[in-house]
Parts: sequence; C-alpha cells; structure tokens
Amino acid sequence: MPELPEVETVRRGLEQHLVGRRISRVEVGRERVVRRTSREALIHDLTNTEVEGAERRGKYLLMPLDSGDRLMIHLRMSGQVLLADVGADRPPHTHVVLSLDEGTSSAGELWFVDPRTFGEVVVFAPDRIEVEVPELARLGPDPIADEFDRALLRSIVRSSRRALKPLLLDQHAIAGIGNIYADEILHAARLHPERPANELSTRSEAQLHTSILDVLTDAIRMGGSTLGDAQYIDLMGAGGNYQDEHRVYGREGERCVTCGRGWIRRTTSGGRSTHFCPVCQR
DNA sequence: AACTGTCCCTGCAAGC
DNA sequence: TGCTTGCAGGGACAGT
Repeated sequence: MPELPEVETVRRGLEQHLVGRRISRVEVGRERVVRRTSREALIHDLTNTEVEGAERRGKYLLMPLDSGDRLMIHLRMSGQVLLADVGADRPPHTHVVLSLDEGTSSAGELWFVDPRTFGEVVVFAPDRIEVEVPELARLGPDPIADEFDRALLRSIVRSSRRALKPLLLDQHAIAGIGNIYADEILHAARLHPERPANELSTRSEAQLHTSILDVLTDAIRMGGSTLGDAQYIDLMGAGGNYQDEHRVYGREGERCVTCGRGWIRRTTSGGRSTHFCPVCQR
C-alpha cells in the first residue's frame, strides 16, 4: 500500500528517469483509471508534452508539463509506475502506457499498472485544481515536502478532539500517512492510538513530532515497505526494505520488540486495522 | 465536528 | 480439488 515513503521513492525515480523527456504517444486501456476526465482528454493533454519536474504532496505524484498543465498520478492501493523498454511484455492490468522519446537515455515506456484500479491518472490545468482535483487543493501539510515544525503539529493536534489514529490518517490534517505508518509512528511515540489528540502533553506532542519525521525519513531511506500482498515496487521494479523494521504492523500476537513485555494487539475501527502494544503505548 | 457505513476492485486465503 | 465467501485497504462521500 503506497504511502508517503513509497510514493516519495517513486517520485525520486521519476525525477531521475522521466524529467526532461518528451511523451510521444499515449495509450489508455481501462478507462476507469482516467475516470476523472476521459481517455480522449488524457491522450490529448499528454501527447507531445515534456515532463518538467516530479513533485509529491502526500500520496499524490505531480508532474509539471511544458504545456503548463500538471500530470497527477495517485497509486491508491495497488498502483505501480514502472519504467520499461520499448516492446517489453506488459504485465496484466497495465492501463496507461506513455511512450518516451530518446532523451539522455534510450527510448522507453512508462507504465501505470493497477490490478484494483483504485488508482488514477489525470492531467489538469493548475488554475482548475479546485474543480478537477478538489481534495488535492484541500490537502494538509506534508511532513517531508513542506515545512513541518513542532508548532505546526501542535496546532493540528490541539484543534482536534479526535483519537490520534484517525487524525494521522486524515489527509486534510496531515498529508501522506496511511495505515502502516500511522501505527508505526504511534508506536515509536509510545502513544496509544485512541488517545484524544487535544489532550497530549507538550512532551508527548514533541515525541509525536519526532516520531513522524523519524519513521517517515527512515522508511524513505529504506525505499518504503513491500508487503506480501500489496506488492509495492519502485520505478525499476525493486521492492523496499522497511517492512523488516515494522514493530507493530502485521505483528499481531507477537511479543513487543520495544518493551519486551506487551503483546501486540490488533483492533479494528472504521474498517481499518490498528496494531499497537498495550504496555508501552499509553 | 466527529462518528459510522458504503462504495469502488482484485487477489488471496479460509471455509465448505 | 474446486467452488464460494470474506477480507484488505485509500479515500470520497452520505448519513447521523
């Protein structure tokens, strides 16, 4: 499940391999992945444009084009962006193919692959963001891409009476954190996922701030998490290594490796699973 | 404001 | 073995 660290890893790949290259041809298979506009719109708006940058806000990949438009890709659950050689065998569920002219490297293709088709690809004009991609316009601050100091986290936490877990998952509050990293961050901060956000001590707020940055930074450094089922892989098809560092996610019933005393519990709320140690998270 | 539930979709696992 | 059912999960949205 691509979250901030996985999307950032993909962004770095795009920066290295896509920026400066021209898209000569666009193929769209399943129209569902371009549902925000249409097959025709994507083909028209991308063909013969050059990619000028690779940015990320939360889990959204944003690529400015020389046309003035922006290409947005969201991987959601099972999306992959892959760089491939021309003529290479395309995996099942390859829904969008961008043909890239020879640039500094040889000609190639960029594939958008997504079995569950929750992901999407869209091109929009920046001044139309409120209309075309309203949730992107309302995204909260990104802990890595934006300035994210302790005071900012404090203002977010103190203005919410919600539990910490759903607050961390709310993309309007903080952008980029998903289920895996929310659990790992709260564990690192030794905070119980059901603790009301506005009741934290100054010390706990500082712990949470440090844990958000530490966990996300470490995960990026290790190329994100690749789990058995979701098969996240980067642009070149490589998996990440952060899954080996998970202390609570996917460890239900195991002894807590942090305190050595608790047993990792898994609870469900709002259809999402939460993993935590009842002994060292309070 | 903050909850819960529903929907979208596929692959995998468990149960029969 | 082969079917059916259930579940996971990001995030928008509707309803309370």
